[in-house]
Amino acid sequence: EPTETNASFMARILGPSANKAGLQSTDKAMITRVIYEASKGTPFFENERRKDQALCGRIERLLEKRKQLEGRDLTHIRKLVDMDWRQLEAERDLSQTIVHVDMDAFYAAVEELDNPELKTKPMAVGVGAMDDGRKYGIRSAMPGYIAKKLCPELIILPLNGAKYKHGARAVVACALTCPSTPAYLNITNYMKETGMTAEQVTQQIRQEIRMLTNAYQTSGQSKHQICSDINKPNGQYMLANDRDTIMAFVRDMPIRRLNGIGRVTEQLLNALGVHTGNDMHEQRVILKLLLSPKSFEFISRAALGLGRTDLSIQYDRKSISVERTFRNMSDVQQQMDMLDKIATKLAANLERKEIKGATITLKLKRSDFTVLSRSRSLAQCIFTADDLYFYGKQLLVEEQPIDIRLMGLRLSSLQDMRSK
DNA sequence: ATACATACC
DNA sequence: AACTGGTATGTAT
Repeated sequence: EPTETNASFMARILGPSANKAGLQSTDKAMITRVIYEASKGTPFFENERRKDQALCGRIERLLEKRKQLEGRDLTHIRKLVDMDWRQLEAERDLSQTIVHVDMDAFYAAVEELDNPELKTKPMAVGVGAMDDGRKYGIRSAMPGYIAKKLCPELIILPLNGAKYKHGARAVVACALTCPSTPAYLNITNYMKETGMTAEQVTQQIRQEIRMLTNAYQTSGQSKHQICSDINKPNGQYMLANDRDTIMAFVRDMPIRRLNGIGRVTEQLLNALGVHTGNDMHEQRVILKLLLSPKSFEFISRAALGLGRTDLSIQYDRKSISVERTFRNMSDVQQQMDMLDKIATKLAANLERKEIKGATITLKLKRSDFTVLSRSRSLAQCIFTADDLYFYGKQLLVEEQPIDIRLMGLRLSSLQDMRSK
């Protein structure tokens, strides 16, 4: 039986399955036990415990800092924040209509196109799981061997990147360059040109996607990119371009739903009594004092329901990398061979993308799951497998002896292959 | 600027 | 017996 008393640690190990709505409590208990028994005592498990302890320490220090502020007059801070927020409010842009397209279990849907028989069977692709599997307690990113314990008849298919890329191209040439990432489409001009409503445009997108791939998909409309996950699956949700509607929407929104708030930040904010958008509002003064400027700006924008409305800004790639996980490896020669493989793969990717870079980073994960990285900035850009191997080797030699389960090579400070 | 770690999707 | 590849941010030097 699970004997852990630390709630945040259990949440970390179990994921959201344990609290999944629609599951019987006996099922939940069973799922909890299976996952716990399968994880207990593994190096991964112990590393998660370390990470959780670090988080608990951070939370303690945060609460201590808050205690120091008790009884202080913070009126001036409040005025500062309110001024700040009035400024943000003034920049609110309600003129754009944006559709958020998210294809749930996209890989699985593509596989079902190839093999319709799979539709009636529990099936997962790679280590991820599709919706149907979730009633067994299987969740995204759960390792296959645990998923199999929860559902022995589960069919796990290997990932086929090229296939999904092709599927995504077929879906919407307009925006889905990466099949696993949701797409944001600014349809403001399209609506003007066609005279269609946002609902009609979205309906059209959904129909085209269904025709081309039969993929399961979810779509919401939002100026503010926080409507996803509502009405899943096959749902469509319209958030009106109206301040009151948006503020009401944000008010009760659990912070974890915000793109950018993950497990750790959720725990940190929860410890400060912040669970919803409204809590952000109420705790704004203390958050201003406890969080970094960047974090507070993020919170501010979220609390006011402000999202990106200019989707035309395009980003340049900042880095490119290759990493591989393997069985624990301590032999130096074996490690050098692995480095060679990875350098060759990275060089091939660099050639394809026609880029080179001046900063090389070696990433290692020890057999106890702790991660380290070592980097070096060079006077000149490199791109050949030989050079990547040469500088990677220098970094790797420095760490000997070391027992590792993952190695990665990353190149940053990138430049176009043609330049200089 | 650079190095390293962490969080997130 | 717990992935990969990318971005952003915080902190120290």
